[in-house]
Formats: sequence, C-alpha cells, structure tokens
Amino acid sequence: MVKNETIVQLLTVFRRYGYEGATLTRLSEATGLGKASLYHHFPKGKEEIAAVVLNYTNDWMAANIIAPLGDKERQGLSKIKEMTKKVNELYSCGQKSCILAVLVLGESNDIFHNQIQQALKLWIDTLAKVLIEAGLDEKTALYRAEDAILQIQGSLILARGLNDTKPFERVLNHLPETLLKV
Amino acid sequence: MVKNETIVQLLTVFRRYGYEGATLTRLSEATGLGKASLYHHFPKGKEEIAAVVLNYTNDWMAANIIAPLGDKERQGLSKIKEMTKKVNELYSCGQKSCILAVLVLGESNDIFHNQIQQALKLWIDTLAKVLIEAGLDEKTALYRAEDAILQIQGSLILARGLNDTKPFERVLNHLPETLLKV
DNA sequence: GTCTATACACCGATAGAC
DNA sequence: GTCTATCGGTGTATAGAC
Repeated sequence: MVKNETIVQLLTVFRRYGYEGATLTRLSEATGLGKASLYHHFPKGKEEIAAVVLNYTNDWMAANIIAPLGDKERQGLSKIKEMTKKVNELYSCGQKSCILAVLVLGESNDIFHNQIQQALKLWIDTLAKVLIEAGLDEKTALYRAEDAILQIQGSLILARGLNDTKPFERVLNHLPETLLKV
Repeated sequence: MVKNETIVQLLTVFRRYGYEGATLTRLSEATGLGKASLYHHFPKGKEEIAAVVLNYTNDWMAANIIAPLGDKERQGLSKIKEMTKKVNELYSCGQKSCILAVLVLGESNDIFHNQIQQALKLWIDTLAKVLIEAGLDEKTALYRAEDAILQIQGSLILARGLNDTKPFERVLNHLPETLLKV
C-alpha cells in the first residue's frame, strides 16, 4: 500500500514544477522509489499520480476546511478564523503553491478541469452558506465568498512572484473581518 | 523580421498551455511557421521565444497601463478607470490567462523569475504612487495596490477554474471605487 | 514491492537544399 | 526566410529478475 508520506512528496513536486515539469525522474527522486515502483503503485502512470495527489488534497480540504465550515454549533467568525488557520497550514504560510491553480494553468487543465471546478465551487458555496447564516443576503454572501478564494489564490501568485509572503499573510489576517463586516 | 502578429500567436500558446506545454510543434502550428523557421527568428530556441513573448507583454503593459498611470495631468480616478479598461483588454475580458502567472507557476519560474518579479513590482509601485497622489498614506497605498494586482490575478485563476469570467468583471468594476475610498 | 534494463514516442534543436 | 529530414536527449511506460 502506498504511504501517505509518499503522496505528500509527490504533491510537493507537482506544486513546485507544475504537471508537465513533474517528470517521473523528479517524482522518483522525491519519493526514493524507482520509476517502475511508481508504476506498481500507480498503474496508469503520471496522470493517475496527479489524480491521486489531487484527490488527497481534496480530502484534506474536505476534512480540515469544508467540514469545520459546515459545523452548525459554531459561530461564523470562529469558523472563518479556523479556515484561515488551516489555509495557512495548507499553503505553508504562503510558501507553497495551490495545486488547483498549478493544474488549472497549463495543459493539465484539459484533464483535471472538472475536479478543479468542483473543488473551487464546493469551497466557495460552503463559505457562502456560513455568511448567509451570519445574516448576509445571498448575493453578497456569494460575492464575498468568491472574493475570499480569489484573494487567497492571487496572494499565492504574488507570494511566488515577489518572493514575499506578506500579502498572503495580510489577506488571511483581514479575511474574518472583511467577510463579516456589515 | 518577425511580425507582431507572430509574437501574439506565440504568446497565445504559452498562455493556454504553459511553458512546458508550449511545444515547438504547437508554436509551429499556431504561427504557420516550420520549426526550423522559428529557429531562424529565435536562434536560442524556445527559451528565447518565451523571453521575447514576455518582453512583448511587458512593453504592452508599459505603454498601455504603466505610462497612463504616471500621467501627471490626469486625476487618480480617471487613470485607474483607464487601467481597468486596459486590463480588461489584456486578458480578453477574463478569458485569457496572465503570462506572468503562467510562467511563475511551473519550473519556468527558475528561468524568468527576475523579469516576472520586476514586472509585478513596477505595476504595484506605479499604482501605489497614484494612490499616494490621491491622498492616501504610503502604507495604505502600497497595501491597496498589492490588493488590486492580487485580486486581478486571483480572478483570472477563478475565471479559468470555474469557466466564469464574472468574478473578473466584478473585480475590475469595483477597483476604482475600492482603491480610492477614504 | 523494488530494482535494472530497455522500448518507443516526442521534445528541442540542427543540417542543408531551395 | 522557408522547408524536409534528421539528430541526440529525455519523457513516459514496460519487461522481467529478484
């Protein structure tokens, strides 16, 4: 059975080099497994590796971001603060790219578009529901939820482009307030 | 001499497929030139093609976005509205990706990082100066300028991921107001 | 389940005719 | 300045021993 650690190592390569740049040689080096061993675990090859890595990320987000947002017992502010904390963890304080953004730019989008679209929609819709519960009207809630995801994605681009994670940190720090302000 | 139209065709391929996905076969098909003809115009090959395409974009932005923002005769609001208009044109109403974002994700970042960083910094700093002229303090101006670029980049990711350009349009429409509000 | 060795396609790049 | 033909290298993927 393939270890969780291995999947994380594979994920790291895709986030760093993109789908096309994540060659089997690099995936092999990162995991310490030979190419043939990778094919033993992922018989359909590189595309399957990327699919597994994408599903792993989606599962992590479902458990750590989506599920907490859906908790009916907690206050909106508390849940959003929890989300920013987990987002900070997911992207290593802005130092690592989003696998969704990496795969959506580049030709890998042709293969993974549906999964990526679903993941983004789920995140946005779940967050919008929290804002509706908090008293915002539907339209405002949806706009602000989209803005939140969009700002996270944009700040990750800037973090990589400017070698500066401060915009990412600022976005995360301001999110709870700006999402809920009347 | 290589035509401007050719450079635009090459640029389109990089924005659609990324650096690694922009194969010489695709670049050849998009331009109608054989591979050997591409090497006649760009002796150092694919890396030079990408560099030329990146410089072309930087020149276009300098003329159409940076220069108007630096115009001392115009009001801040007017210049920012002009910027959003040109940004809308640059990204075809949100339908085309940003070449800076495409190259910064993926391993092409190793080659083009300095140019990309400079281009982003120039855009942010020029916009920040407009906001300072308009009466904002330095720190607020810089933060808002970073926010603007970050929102544009994020909305382009969302546009591609969701097959929906509305977040991009909304960001552009709201920018003049949100940048200048007191 | 891991390895070495290798097949085969495609990539970037070049030679040389026109 | 464009083409056809082709090279060497690398990418994905497989065969088969251990």
